[in-house]
Amino acid sequence: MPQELDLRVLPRTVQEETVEKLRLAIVSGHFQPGARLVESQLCVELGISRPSLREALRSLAAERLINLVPNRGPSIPELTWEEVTAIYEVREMLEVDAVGRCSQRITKDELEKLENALSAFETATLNNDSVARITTTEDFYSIILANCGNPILEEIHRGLVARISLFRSRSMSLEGRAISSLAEMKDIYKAIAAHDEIAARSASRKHVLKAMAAAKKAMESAS
Amino acid sequence: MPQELDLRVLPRTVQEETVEKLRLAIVSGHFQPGARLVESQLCVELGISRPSLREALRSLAAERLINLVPNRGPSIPELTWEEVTAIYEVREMLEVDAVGRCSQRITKDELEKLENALSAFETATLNNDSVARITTTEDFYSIILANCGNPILEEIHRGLVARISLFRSRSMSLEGRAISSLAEMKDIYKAIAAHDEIAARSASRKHVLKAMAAAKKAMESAS
DNA sequence: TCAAGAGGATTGTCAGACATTCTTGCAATT
DNA sequence: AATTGCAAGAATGTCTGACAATCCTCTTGA
Repeated sequence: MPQELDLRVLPRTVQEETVEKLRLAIVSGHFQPGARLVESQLCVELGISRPSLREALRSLAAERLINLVPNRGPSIPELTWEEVTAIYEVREMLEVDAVGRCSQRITKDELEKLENALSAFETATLNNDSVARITTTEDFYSIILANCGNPILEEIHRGLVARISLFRSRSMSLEGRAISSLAEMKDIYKAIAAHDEIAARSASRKHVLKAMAAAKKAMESAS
Repeated sequence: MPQELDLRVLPRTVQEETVEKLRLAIVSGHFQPGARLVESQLCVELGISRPSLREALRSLAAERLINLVPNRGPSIPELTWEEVTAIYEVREMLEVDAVGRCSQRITKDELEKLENALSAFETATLNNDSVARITTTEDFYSIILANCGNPILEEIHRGLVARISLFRSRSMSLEGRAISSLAEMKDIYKAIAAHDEIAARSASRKHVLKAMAAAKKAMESAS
């Protein structure tokens, strides 16, 4: 059987676009934590009607990217350190497992992509390009998660990471964090390339724990 | 400071009620997998307007309890065995960890509740009460997850279990599955009561794996 | 100074409408 | 006979407009 090619041209609906735009705005920090989102205002800015906006808001609320309190409207969550810790703990569990699985099943092609993503992150780090640092990190992890062989794991991981994206970008701006992150990611890559599951899991765990520590530091210095 | 008492009477909005009603209908199997949900029809049945219904559907779609294909409307997902496997694998990871954590931090009070839930499940099993078997199992796990110390883990686990609820109830109806499930849950309870994390994790893993095997059996016999 | 109340702003919910898209059955063509 | 093309009907995507319920804020009065 030849490679199945999905030619379906999926229609882009207004809410889909809206959800994506808002999600991007949220995870990129365009809205401050605790900020109230006023429906009528957003409608104007996005150029859509209130029903469409409200549908989009429901989606985002289900993803926990916004809080939706009845009669008070949507707002950006203000995560406590306890919640952030809880998210990092689950992220650790999922990510370590994903890296381990990935090390056993990744193909040469995908491994090459992973190497490219790593190089791109290195470049971004050396150039001190804070935007590229985030996007390339995302790429690196996307490739790993896409090759872990479990789409559910991938989906949940993506959702969790989105919820703490602000802390991630803040902590990545910490002095020396990007450099040390790069070293950790190189370790992960090497272990995956060597198909060494034990080493891969170990490197991954170390990375997440350090990322959590950095996030804590960033959170404390911010408050 | 006295025990904080939250007297807030949280307003029940129409969508909240709708989401709950629909979610219950879905996980209880009131709609067949693959069934199309027609908006106008549901509006009449639920006695609500189309905008409200559509907002509720967005929430459910974000939870992956329904599929929402543009221009084709909402439908109940037809899970393949691959997807079910993927869900069970992640569930295993989360649940094993939750049981382990729970064994180290559960209080006497909560342990007693857990014992009661187990007894209730035993009664339901002996009485061959298929509805009670499901609800009491849910109770048993709710208590464990509520005491694992990580609300995110709890939340994600709940979401996953909801998605495979049909397979769970079907497999629970398999000859002998309830009895053997009861034995496994007793092992879990004993390990938790003894605060033996290793044993608790081991018993939990065994239980999930057996549940998955039973689900596979149920799925094959159904198709 | 503090409590009560009034007013405005915002959300929750509905009704109705229309364009677009999907489905389906029938006719026409090869 | 099988396939293509078309047309009618159904369902969804989206908007406008409206009104009641609720929340927030500021003023007023004690």
